[in-house]
Amino acid sequence: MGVKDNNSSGSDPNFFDKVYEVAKLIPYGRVTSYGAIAKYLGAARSARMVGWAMNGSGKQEDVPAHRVVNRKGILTGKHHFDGTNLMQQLLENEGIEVIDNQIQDLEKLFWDPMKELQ
DNA sequence: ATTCTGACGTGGG
DNA sequence: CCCCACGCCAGAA
Repeated sequence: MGVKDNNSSGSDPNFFDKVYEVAKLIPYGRVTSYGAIAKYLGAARSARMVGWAMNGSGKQEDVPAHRVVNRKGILTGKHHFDGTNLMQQLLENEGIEVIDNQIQDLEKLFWDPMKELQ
């Protein structure tokens, strides 16, 4: 439909927007993983794209990117924050214990959008 | 166009 | 748990 289908050239803005929405829904003191968000969006194979989307989260102050970690619970993206340990401090400020860039009791703090948002 | 890297995930050993 | 390899998509050189 339409004179020109603008579906080529991926980078669907909707995908980024969705990532931000889900991230905003992450409760206080809880964390989730990129893959969980990606799967919830139907792009389980593009877990990396979720991280790339968070790259623009700097524009969205309502997006707690510090609550998003990899499946191991490691703060892989801490280097992208302003400070070196800003991400860790933000998490600790929420009552999350972080040791050596890794979240403790991850299974207890993990927040799965698939299960919580259903 | 090709190559490499990256805020990932899964599987095998 | 760790290490290694592959798949995945997007962007930079």
